[in-house]
Amino acid sequence: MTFAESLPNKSSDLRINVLVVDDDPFSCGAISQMLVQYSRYRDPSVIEITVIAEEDPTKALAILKHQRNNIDLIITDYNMLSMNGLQLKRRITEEIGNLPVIVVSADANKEQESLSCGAMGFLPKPIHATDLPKIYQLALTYKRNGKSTLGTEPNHKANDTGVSVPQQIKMLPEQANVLKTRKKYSSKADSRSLNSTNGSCLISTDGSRKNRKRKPNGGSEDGASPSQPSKKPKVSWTDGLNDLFLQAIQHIGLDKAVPKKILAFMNVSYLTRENVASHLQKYRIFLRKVAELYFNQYTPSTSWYDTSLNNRSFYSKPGQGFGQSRLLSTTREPPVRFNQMPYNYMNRSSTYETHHVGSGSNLTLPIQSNLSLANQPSQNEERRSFFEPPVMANKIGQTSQVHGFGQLGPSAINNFKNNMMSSFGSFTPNQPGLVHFSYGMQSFLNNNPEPNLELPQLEDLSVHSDFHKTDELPYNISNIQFDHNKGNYNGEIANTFAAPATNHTFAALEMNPPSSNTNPNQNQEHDANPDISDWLFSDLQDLVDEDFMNSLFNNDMN
DNA sequence: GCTCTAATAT
DNA sequence: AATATTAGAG
Repeated sequence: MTFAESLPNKSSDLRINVLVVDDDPFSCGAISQMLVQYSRYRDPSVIEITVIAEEDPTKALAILKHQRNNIDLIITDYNMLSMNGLQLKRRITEEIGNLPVIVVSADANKEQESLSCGAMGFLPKPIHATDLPKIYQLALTYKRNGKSTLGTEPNHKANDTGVSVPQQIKMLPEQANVLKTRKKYSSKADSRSLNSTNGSCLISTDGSRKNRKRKPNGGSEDGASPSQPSKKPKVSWTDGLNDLFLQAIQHIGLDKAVPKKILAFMNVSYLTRENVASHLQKYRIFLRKVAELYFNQYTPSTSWYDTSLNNRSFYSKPGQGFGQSRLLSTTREPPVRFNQMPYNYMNRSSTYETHHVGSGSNLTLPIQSNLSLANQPSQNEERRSFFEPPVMANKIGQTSQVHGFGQLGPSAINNFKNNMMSSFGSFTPNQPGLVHFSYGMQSFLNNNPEPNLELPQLEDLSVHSDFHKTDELPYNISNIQFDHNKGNYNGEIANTFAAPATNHTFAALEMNPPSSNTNPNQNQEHDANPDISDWLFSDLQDLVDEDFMNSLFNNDMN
């Protein structure tokens, strides 16, 4: 059976109605067509998009007045004669209520204005196909959360994260993404054990969590409570919910993503922090499995540096997407600490006003909240690593993983040697001759006797040119604009990974044909559901380089 | 008292 | 297996 058939009850949730407003008939039709076609190449039982094309903004308002509850998203052009898109947006807000509006314009400079006026998103013309999943996704997200929560200003409350979130609304259980119970898995002899344990072996820290008691689970209050079942339904992490979760992580940054922030970003009324925490735990386990798989895949080597690498725990070996960060203590005074790249260049996406969404999409959103720290972490600040359990911490040569620059794979070894190993030159006395810092850091340091994470000149970063030669780097930084006068960024970094070959985002699963498995190394038989098995963890072995990072965000965690 | 997270229960 | 809950620690 196909995936769609396995989710028969979802179709009603996956129906959105979009109103397209553009007084240019051609453009109006084009956008509408794209949306319609997008829904067609999906399985129609999973996705259904209805598009209303309206060239007259005034008439669009009239439509909205009558169809308010049926419209999930409005896409409006900016430049229109009778009223521009933002005026339309304002009138919608005043006369109808808060509905999600995406502003489209050929003038990319309208982006800031649009977002600051409360548009939910901005898209430069022409719209690209890669934007469509995100459009759909946004509409669905807001539909799920309830249109009345869409308030831009008034309904917001601030919590202690400084995050502005819409007021939660009540959702019916049917609306909520929950399951009552799960009898599916009732049986099976419990195959206990098989995992865990290793953590406790690695470090003593006795007593910590070893012999502790806990209350029996679930009993909750008032015992049987026969009158009030009042069982909290389990959250079902559907693909849509999971994708939102992944978006949050992508937005916040892997290393800074904690349940509370994720929850704030997701803004799903029925989710609790605990729900997110639980899911996050699962996600981290997934990441480790992926990492382990890859590290195990690329370990053969006898050269000195690889030997050195192999002597490390695999958690601290360089890996695609999670580069090494190391506190260096040299003879310099004060000690020079740096990572391969200044933090200013890393994780920029979470600090910008606008936010590029997803892979390959031009859709930008107003940053939902100040989720990121105002300041980049100080260089000697230990950052959270998903791959490195806390027990591996080592104060002498502290390693931590930084999202973005490490590599794996054959070419990665060379890259590591050429770029990163030199960073350790003054650090690894066994190795003569490696005294300069990579990535132009030496130059940077020379110009900044007291490096305090000032933004270095871009041309001083040799990595800049390396980027163009390096296919493996997960980030596309080609559109970094640097204002040399101000010493500051002028544009925004594209927090983009290469567009994935297949779109794994959101609930609308592609109906992948059962790919004939030609890989002789994979001997496991295909499982009964090829549509899903295409995404399974085992297939990650086939991923290469840049796909790796995508896999972290786009593949499921099974 | 709140948050995060590993461990453990369901 | 997937999610919830709890304990420990900060």
